[in-house]
Amino acid sequence: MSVKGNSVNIKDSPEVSGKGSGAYHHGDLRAAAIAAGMKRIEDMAHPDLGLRALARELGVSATALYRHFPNKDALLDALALEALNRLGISQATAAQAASDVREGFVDVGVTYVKWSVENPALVRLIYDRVGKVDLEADDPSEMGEAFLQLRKGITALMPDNMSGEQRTIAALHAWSLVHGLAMLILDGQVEYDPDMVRKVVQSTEFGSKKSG
Amino acid sequence: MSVKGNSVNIKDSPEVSGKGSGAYHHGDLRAAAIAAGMKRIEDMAHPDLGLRALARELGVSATALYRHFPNKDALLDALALEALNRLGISQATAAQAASDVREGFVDVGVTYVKWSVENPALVRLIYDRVGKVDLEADDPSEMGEAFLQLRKGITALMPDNMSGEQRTIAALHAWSLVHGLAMLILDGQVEYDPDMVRKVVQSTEFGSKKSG
DNA sequence: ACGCTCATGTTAACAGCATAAACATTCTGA
DNA sequence: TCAGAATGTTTATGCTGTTAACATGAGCGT
Repeated sequence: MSVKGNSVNIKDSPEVSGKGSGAYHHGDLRAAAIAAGMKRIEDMAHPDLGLRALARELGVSATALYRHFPNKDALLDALALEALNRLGISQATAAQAASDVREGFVDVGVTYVKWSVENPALVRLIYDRVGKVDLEADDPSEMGEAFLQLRKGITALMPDNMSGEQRTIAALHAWSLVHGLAMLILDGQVEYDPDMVRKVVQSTEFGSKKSG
Repeated sequence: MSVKGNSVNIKDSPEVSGKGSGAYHHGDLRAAAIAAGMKRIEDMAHPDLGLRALARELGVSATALYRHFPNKDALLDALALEALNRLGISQATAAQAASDVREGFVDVGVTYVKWSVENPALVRLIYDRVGKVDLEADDPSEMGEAFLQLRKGITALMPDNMSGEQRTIAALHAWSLVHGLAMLILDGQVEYDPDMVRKVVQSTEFGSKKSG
């Protein structure tokens, strides 16, 4: 029921559901802050959001955001969740479009790298923030849940002629590979070349034809 | 008059580049700053160095460091270089200790992950800083040079029964794999299990027995 | 329609940060 | 010995996140 769960969300505010345009003072500052924050971070290399600058852009005083987020970290968490959802959508789309399992894995991997390259600061934000979340908690946060979903998606892509430990290793291998490749590109160590990315992802045992 | 001569520590710092390392007021503030900075960053998860805090620890005024580094970034660069050298030593040691080529690759990969886990903030610092360096420059910085060395070491580990593009792909695969695995562990997504790390590294084609 | 209350936004203030300018001290070379 | 370079300090500026006190206005009960 909260705003946090959905992709760029302007509903669920006290007034939008009931009436037309009238609202409190601003309208829906929380959603506006997330939208503006995303836009701001999207074209950065490293996520670096200033509360004052963001508030200025929203036409609101510097401290107004504290009515909607307890502190800066909480705002960044909300942004990371939004980013994570977008990444998840991108991954799911790639998975659905693929014809067979092997191709599916390669496509999803390539998509992961591509999305990371196109949204460098969002990827960094995600992993920055998710590091401070307990994924094994009984009551996982929304972000923790979204992330576990992503992990499950990766494991599901592993061929089923493997089993047990083999499967675990393969999934970890796949995730590490694409994540590392993405990070190296983001950090400027490797030039982004889509063909090369595909070849590298295909060079896994489970990504090559001989294992299908 | 509290200049205690050269009793001011700073042993083996491989840095101390530049000057005549005499003892002015402090002794050798540059080397001391690097040593203290390293110690400070070493037991952090994310590198987050404050000039004022560092200066306080060194018993020196907040702005004294500006006599030795033009700004904070320059100090961080010096620390990243130091970290990079340590990583290089760790890698070279692992490479030398291995018996054959295939084992060498696995050992070096495992060592990369191990070192990263043991020095999380230093790894982050390295990749943060190296991203802002032009590796293709005609006059590469010390850091750029150290990093290129690391890259060369990785490629050299690839089996020679490959050639051309195959070799490039394999090297990129290997580097991405260990880097990604290290990052996922650092970000708390994957639990650090040395055995599992070794198995994952071995699960590359060039790390498994059938390719040797 | 009145007034109470709470959600929301504003202003002022504090501590911390990186950094710059002006000043003081101390080392070094001619 | 003495000038100037090297080093460190003081003071000040403008940024940051954050808190506390105050102001406004929407919605609800009467």
